[in-house]
Amino acid sequence: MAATILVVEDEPAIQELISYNLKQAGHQALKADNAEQAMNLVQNELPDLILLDWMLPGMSGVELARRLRTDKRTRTIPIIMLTARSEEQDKLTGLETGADDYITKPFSPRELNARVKAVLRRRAPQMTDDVVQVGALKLDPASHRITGNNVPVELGPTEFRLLHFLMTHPERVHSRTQLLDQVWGDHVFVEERTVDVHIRRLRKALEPTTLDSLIQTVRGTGYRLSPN
Amino acid sequence: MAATILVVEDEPAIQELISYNLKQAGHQALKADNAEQAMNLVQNELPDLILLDWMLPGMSGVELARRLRTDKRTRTIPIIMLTARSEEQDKLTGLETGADDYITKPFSPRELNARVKAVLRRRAPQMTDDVVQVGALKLDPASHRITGNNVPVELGPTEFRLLHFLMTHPERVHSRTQLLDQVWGDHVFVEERTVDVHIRRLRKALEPTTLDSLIQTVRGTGYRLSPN
DNA sequence: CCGACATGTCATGGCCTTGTAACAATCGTT
DNA sequence: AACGATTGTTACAAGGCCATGACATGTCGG
Repeated sequence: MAATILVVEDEPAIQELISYNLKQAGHQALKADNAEQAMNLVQNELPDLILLDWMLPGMSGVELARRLRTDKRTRTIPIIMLTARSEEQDKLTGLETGADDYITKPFSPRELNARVKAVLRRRAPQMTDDVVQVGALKLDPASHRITGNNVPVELGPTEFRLLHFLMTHPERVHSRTQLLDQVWGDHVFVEERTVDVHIRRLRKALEPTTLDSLIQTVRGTGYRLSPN
Repeated sequence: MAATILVVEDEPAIQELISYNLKQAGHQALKADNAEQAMNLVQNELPDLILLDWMLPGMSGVELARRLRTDKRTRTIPIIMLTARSEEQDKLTGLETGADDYITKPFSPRELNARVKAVLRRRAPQMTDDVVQVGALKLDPASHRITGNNVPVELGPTEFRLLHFLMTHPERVHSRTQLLDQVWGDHVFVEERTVDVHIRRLRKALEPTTLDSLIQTVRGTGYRLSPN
């Protein structure tokens, strides 16, 4: 993992507890104790995940979540709601605002970490630091190392992200637009053909391992990574 | 999934929220915030599905739906109604105008995607990325792979779409005109006999699997795909 | 301030796909 | 059996899509 996580919680003790646990798990923790402060932090830091208390002084967590969902820049950020209540009705409302998951207080550090990891995996598998393996290709996000048939592979940043995305979504054709959205970011304006070039660079870097054949062109559609 | 979906909704926030979710699900989203704009877009783009707000400034969603149903070109387009009310009476009226489904606000992204997929599955199965199987022939839209009797089959883009359409509408004769509309697109001008040639190419590509016999000619009418 | 690296864009050339025409084969009807 | 209508099959030219190398610009560390 290497996710930046924003914790929005007005109770200092719980705030500390959560932040400490996140850091222990290898994340970077940002703190806010009200919605306004959270909004500013979100705009500046663009965290990878937000842990959001249901009850906040001033603007509630639900309202904050709703606002985050209306802004293009923040719309994609996964949200996990924290709540003391356990009523089914609240869970429904929380999910309706677009929350990705829900934790009821009190919760254990174990549960917190599990849910954080699960949400990151679901929303952005390429964000986690799980080692990915496809065929004889192995990619370790934590150490930022790639080996093919046990031979080390050197990649530039973009090719690394591209390969990471492809490896976390194998056996699936991705259009150039999808790749630009997922690997470059959906706010960037780049020519579609640029994808071709980076695919080319990626293949070239993989050639010494003979694993460049894993990256397949699907004419008229896009690219696919497959162990065959 | 690769459906073009028109979202008719006057509230910008909800508009954005819905569009974003559709894009995440792999669709292309068109936007309109009133009925007139929607009518124009529908005529030009012929979307595969329309999400229609019940309450609109000017012409209401119900009225728009009624008009779309009177025009031959737009009559077959599936419509999902969005409404804040939850009264049974409204649901009835909505369905009477020909809406295919109904979503009551507030709704979760999950519910939205589920209903969209359900309607597409019913009305335009070739738009979904569900794996299709007919006899010993299997087609997977996500990975863009085809196997017949477990033997991989290579197809060009047009033959792929043609086979996908036939497999999602088996046991049914399709005229050349219908195939041109569904596979090529209804604005394209192509000779009808071109269909024959592509059917031929499709059969040839299937020959190694002996599954070319699934594609049957119905003299004077068109072609049919059948497991017999 | 310089150099190495990274990145996006363009131009070129080749292969693949596609629509059409032409001709052969087949079917249904008389 | 013969004829016209319909469909099968092949060849081909045009166009589109993709791979590739070169190049200009940007970025970061020394």
